[in-house]
Amino acid sequence: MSPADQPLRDSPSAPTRRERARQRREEIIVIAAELFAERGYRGTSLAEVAARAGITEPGLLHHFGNKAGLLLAVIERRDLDGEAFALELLGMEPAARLRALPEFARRNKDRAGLAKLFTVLVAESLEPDAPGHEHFVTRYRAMRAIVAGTIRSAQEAGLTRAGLDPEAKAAEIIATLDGLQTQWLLDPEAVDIVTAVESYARTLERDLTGS
Amino acid sequence: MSPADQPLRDSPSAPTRRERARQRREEIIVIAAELFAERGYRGTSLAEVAARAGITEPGLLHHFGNKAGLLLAVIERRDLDGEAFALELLGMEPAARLRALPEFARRNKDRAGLAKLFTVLVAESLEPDAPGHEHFVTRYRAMRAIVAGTIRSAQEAGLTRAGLDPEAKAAEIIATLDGLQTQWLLDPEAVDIVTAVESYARTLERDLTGS
DNA sequence: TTCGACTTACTTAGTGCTCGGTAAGCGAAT
DNA sequence: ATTCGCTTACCGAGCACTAAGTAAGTCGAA
Repeated sequence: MSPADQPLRDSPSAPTRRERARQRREEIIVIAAELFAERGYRGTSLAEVAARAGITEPGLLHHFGNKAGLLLAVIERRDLDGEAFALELLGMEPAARLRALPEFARRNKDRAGLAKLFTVLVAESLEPDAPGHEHFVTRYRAMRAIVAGTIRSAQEAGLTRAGLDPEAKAAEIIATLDGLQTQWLLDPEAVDIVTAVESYARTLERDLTGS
Repeated sequence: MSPADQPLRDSPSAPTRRERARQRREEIIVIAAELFAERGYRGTSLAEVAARAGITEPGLLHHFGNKAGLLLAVIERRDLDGEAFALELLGMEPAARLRALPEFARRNKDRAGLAKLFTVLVAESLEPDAPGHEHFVTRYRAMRAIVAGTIRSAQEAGLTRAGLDPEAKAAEIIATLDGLQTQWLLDPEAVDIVTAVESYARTLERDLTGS
């Protein structure tokens, strides 16, 4: 209605149609992620996503092709976050990475939805023919490789005892963090994720350095 | 057709109608558990369960009331298995319990379906109003209490270092075992659950005794 | 011991609703 | 003139669940 709403090319206040559509897509992904976290992929209908996003169902499908396409878009976006964190970690010295764990937990706590999304989607992707299966397999392998690499370099630097298998320990570390997160999501009153991860970080430090 | 098919009261070869129905119910629960493990609770339809069980959909509902009732029956039955294991563990001396972990993993490996069922259902029960939520909250609290109790008694017996918090360590142990199981279910080729749990049992022993 | 009332374990048929997805078209932007 | 970002209208299939009935089994009273 106001003049500012009129399209003015090359002005930051008047984004192109493409740009507006991209933003819309982004909004839809955020909304879908919330719903997938709450009710799972299978438990969420396109109609629900469409209603919350203020769009029609076919409007949704215009952007994502089909329901699995929407899931993959959600996963991809969540991955960007994860990647940013991984890069941040890799930018630190190996010794500092351990100390960053509780900070990671603290950050995750503020975004419980994202954590829940991850937990729910992994469980729904256990079967080999599930839409996200391959993605999560790849992702976990990459995570283990990164953590194992960190351990290996810490061993070479003499910061970590030589007697442990980096791959096995990597799986164990990721398992513990995932498992604590699940217990916290299920019963936040009984399990405080930050305290639990802090406690585990101490366990881990003793373990890695050999008491 | 044969005389043995005729109802003969008080004969083992001719179970009462009640008994036959109970067996039928049991069969249905096993079938439903398989499907829930593969496709999740939400991803499984009553029609699928009914078809595999060779019964009609309303026939199913006659036994379980509604879909959530079927889920609860499945969970309850799975619990009986878990309880048997817990009792077995509690029958051992605290020091022996640690050594039993890999055996537990080995046994679980043969029953991957049961493990998958558990992982999938927990994820689907994270939301407070999910049909199985309360059950799993209670169950995890009980598990933590049992493990914490074991640690505490081991501390009192001088087998375990005094400096650790039994509740926190219990959550951590359960988290690690759960997390390893999830990684194995997702990618059995990359993660061997038995080796991983054996390795963790050694980690844990060092941790508990204080190296 | 037999008979009739009741219960149990289902079935057939069908409910209203929701599901993911498609076809066709429209108006505005490019 | 064409493409883009949508909408309206619609589809068949599948969903959990219900109503009503049936045949067989169970059981108490005559």
